[in-house]
Amino acid sequence: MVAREMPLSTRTKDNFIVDSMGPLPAIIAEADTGKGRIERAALHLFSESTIEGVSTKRIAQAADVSEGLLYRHYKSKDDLARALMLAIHNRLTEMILSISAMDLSLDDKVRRIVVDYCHIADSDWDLFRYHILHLHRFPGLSEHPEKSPHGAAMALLKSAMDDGEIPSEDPILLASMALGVVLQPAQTKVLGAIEGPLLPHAGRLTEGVLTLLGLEG
Amino acid sequence: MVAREMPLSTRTKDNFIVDSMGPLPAIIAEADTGKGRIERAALHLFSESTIEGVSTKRIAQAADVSEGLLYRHYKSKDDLARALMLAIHNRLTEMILSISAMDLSLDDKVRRIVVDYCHIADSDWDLFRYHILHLHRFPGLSEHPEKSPHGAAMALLKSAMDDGEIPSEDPILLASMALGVVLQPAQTKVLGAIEGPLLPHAGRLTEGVLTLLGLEG
DNA sequence: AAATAGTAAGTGAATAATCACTATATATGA
DNA sequence: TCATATATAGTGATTATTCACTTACTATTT
Repeated sequence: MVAREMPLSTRTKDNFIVDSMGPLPAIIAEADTGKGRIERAALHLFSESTIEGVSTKRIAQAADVSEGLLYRHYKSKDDLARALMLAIHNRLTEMILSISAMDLSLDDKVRRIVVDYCHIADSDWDLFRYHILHLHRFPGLSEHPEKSPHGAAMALLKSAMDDGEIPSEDPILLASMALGVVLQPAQTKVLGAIEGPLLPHAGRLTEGVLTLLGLEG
Repeated sequence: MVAREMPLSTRTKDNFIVDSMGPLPAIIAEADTGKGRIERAALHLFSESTIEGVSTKRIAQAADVSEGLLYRHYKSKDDLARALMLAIHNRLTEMILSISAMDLSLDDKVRRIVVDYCHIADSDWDLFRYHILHLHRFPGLSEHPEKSPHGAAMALLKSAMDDGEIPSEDPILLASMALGVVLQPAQTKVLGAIEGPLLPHAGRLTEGVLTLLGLEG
């Protein structure tokens, strides 16, 4: 049940990944094409360093392809970095949006969102780490706040406030705090103080979020 | 009362900064020396981009000094980046440690720590943003976990568990969640979804942390 | 089936620009 | 006059990107 570094193989013939929220387009190409190898190598190197700190030469060497091939598939290094960020950014956003749309109580939605967050992180740690460490490099993605994990979480809490499920207050701040309960442990794992997958901690994290929202004793 | 971009002027003649936890060494030199201008410029550029993404030439131009001067005061660009990181890292750590050592109840300690966190962030946003965005670039700092904000927060909660003030559980995870309640709103401010200083939100953030710790409601 | 044409994937060398860093000179104040 | 602060003007190495070219597959036409 513990999902380790999973290849992008939970994948239908139409190149979709299946999560608990249903199939989502997988932007990252199949592992054994040149494109996929470049994306995997770039993701790994970017996530353990910096976009500017990784040269196209190193990416090509790690992917065992020529440097020029990168430019067959992407118009620039930054374009590659942006595509990778969009992949995980949209995936997390749509996960929250689709669970928000389900016919569930708020605390059941929170439970599923936290578990899926942990599951996505564990099943592709490089991709997830890349998101939490380098999202700020792409200010463009924050120009559409509704299409971000934070925006989706905020919308969920706002509608819960409108329905009287939780007290009304600043939904941006509340969503930030709630997300922080989950994301800071992920950060702590990045820094090495938490080891192993996040999923075993999903129960405690859920409890923390629910407590924060006033949905638990 | 709202502390905006404060110059490093809350400073004694011995180059100390005074916070609510007492004087702390200010690693950043006085603003109008070449060294101080370099540090300020580097901090600003690093915090809005990346260490590798900012050239020594740009730093020198922004600081309006020559490029070579950087190497009179620091042996490398990375050395400069590391010194800046150490400044804020140690400052936050010692803030938590010194409040932890006070003769206060746990919830009063939490209150002061949250307020000081916000105050430090507001009074030197570039420095604080640099810390939350780029700490992971310096894995060496996580090799002494006890001398980190996270380690200090963990120690505080652990001793509260030993004293029976809060229930016993994994202190690393609990400290991460509690820190997340404060740091994720700061991240949200980095991304532009929260505007203005953090201090006005300190009350709600404190409430969130206390709720999470089971000290309220 | 054979020939042709078109395209996508892939190479590795060349480019000009930029990089971090250094060697040396000049100025200034104690 | 000594030490410190600063500037000038470089160094070779590395950078992202482009280039002409090859290989391999896939249609289309004969």
